[in-house]
Amino acid sequence: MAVTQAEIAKVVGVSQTIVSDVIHGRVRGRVRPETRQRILAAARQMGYRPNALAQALRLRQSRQIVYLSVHDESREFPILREADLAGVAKALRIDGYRLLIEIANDAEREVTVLTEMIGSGICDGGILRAYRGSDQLWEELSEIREPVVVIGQCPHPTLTSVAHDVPAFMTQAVEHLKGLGHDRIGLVIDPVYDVYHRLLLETWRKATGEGDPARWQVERTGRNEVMRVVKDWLAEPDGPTAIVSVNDACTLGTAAALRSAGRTLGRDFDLHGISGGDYNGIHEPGTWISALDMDAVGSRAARELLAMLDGKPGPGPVRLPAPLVQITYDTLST
Amino acid sequence: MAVTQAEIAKVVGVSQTIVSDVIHGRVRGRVRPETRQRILAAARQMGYRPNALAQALRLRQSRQIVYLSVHDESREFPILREADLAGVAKALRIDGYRLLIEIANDAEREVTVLTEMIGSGICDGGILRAYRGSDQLWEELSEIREPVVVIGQCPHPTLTSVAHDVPAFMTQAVEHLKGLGHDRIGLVIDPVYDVYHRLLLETWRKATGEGDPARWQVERTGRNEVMRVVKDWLAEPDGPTAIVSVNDACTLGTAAALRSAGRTLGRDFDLHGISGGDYNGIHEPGTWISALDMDAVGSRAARELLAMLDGKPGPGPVRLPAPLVQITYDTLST
DNA sequence: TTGTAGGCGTTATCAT
DNA sequence: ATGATAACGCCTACAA
Repeated sequence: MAVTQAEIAKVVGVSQTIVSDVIHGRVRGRVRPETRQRILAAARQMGYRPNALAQALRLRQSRQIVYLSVHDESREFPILREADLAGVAKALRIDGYRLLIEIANDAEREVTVLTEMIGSGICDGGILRAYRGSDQLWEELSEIREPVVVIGQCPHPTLTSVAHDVPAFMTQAVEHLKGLGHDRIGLVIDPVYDVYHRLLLETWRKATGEGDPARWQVERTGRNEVMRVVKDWLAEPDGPTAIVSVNDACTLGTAAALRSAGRTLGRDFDLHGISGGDYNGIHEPGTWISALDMDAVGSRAARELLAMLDGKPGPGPVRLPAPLVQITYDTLST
Repeated sequence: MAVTQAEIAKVVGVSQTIVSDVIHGRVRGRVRPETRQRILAAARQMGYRPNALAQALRLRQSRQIVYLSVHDESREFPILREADLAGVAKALRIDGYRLLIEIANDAEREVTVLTEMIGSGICDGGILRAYRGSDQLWEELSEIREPVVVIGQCPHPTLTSVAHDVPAFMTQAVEHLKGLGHDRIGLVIDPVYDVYHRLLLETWRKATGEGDPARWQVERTGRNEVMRVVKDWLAEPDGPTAIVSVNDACTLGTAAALRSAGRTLGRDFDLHGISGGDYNGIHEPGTWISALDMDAVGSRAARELLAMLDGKPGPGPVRLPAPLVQITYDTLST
């Protein structure tokens, strides 16, 4: 049975109000030092723990935040595998907020779930992990006027969202490859679970320029499918001399094709991957990487949400940079 | 302002008790059908949402479960990246429980955090993600007598824990390789974040037998480090003809070494990886895999915990099988 | 068939 | 310097 303020009050021989005051360091008049000591001693000794539910009920705030993701049955999304979740968790902890996880069946349900959870007092606000989204979703979301931050490429101007700056890092990648002397730059892109899909495609097209043949653009899933396609490209007389690849599986497939075609990174080919994961641990030395810091995305989203709960207006879309790094023999990570 | 039962009662002209009864379908006597309709209509129309906090306070159960993980600052653990979390989330949802995420600074704090959370009414029980653990931790945990399930290799007999059956799948892997004609079977193991480390090592030693030289055992982190070591092994006249590798980065490194040494999977070499992730998407066709179903681990842990909350005794250690599969050109996944 | 009252553990507003 | 008391929204005896 949990210890309550009332029980402490009875033991110490004082009113329950004072117990509440002392324990939470409230000042109204000065509590006699001796009383305060007796109360604190009793509380500690009896193992008092404030009841968070009672506090929440009384104060009308739960100090809980929900992280809302979607599990779309029709496709095999990797659910809850993003490092942004860890970033969110760490950022919330600093302010003493708790983190709830919720999974909606489809994107349409997300708004409903969010409002229901806030409406029933379970949480004070939400972070919505949008793998994809429609203008209608953004519109609905902005209309509920609840504290919410979107993680993902949300174009809505008044909705607060956090994501990486796709145009910036894709342009940087292509320009960098051009600077290395390449002018036939391919794109390998995974259509299935890539949040950034359309934006990546558009920016690659623009950055490589009108003159580049769009035949070096392919949508494939998984290492082996990618390998086959890239192998064919490399067999062409005027095939690409550099490739941008949007996730780790695609990057691995491209690397495999290069090896089997006898190409060498940094000599007659350059490979640029985009990775939010463990890129140092798995890729070929010499590979260039646009490093997505998902942890930073998560913690930024959490911090913006907390600010909104404090009454500050949301900043709208926030876009983070993705630095360009190169895999070397010496950079190791888990 | 949220709608309450009392407000509905006032509008309908009935007592708040009846509203509560009707809304939750309780039966005590029969409510006049007309009253019931008026109440339900009003509730719907006014947008009533039961206040979960008030319910929890009254019923003394929060219907929340905490998933407790550790973020050890001294090492770079990949935090919250396991698919078991998704399994937990999905299983809890079926029973209407909510999922809280909490990260402790170190393993010692975990027990404290758990008891504090349960003590303050925030959650009814916990799932503890043990990347590693000491006998002392298990002992403490079993003594608090709270509903808790461990995910990980917890040897404590009365504590309920869920994990894969390491001895079973490692033995299976080695026996399978032997069946393919190998008798010089190496082990590549990552010391840093591998939950199963010691057990994997022991079982590999036992399964390969006394006669096998223990020099073909190495602890390395990351693809490139692994590649160097395995390359050296392959250069030896009597090097291994098969390797078991405990995570994806190690498997990729081994595969790279094989290619650079001109070895071919299934002809003069066999590679057996252990993977809880996206193995189909990233590995070389021909690679054998012990497939860890982390989703199953998570949902099993959640189901056991829910059963314990129902008053059933915990089953103690639960160990799940990890089937042997082979990567082919045709198995694709995201 | 329905209503009243008490209490879950807090915090906040009075009063003394 | 400290105590009563009234909410917060809900559930459950018990009473009518």
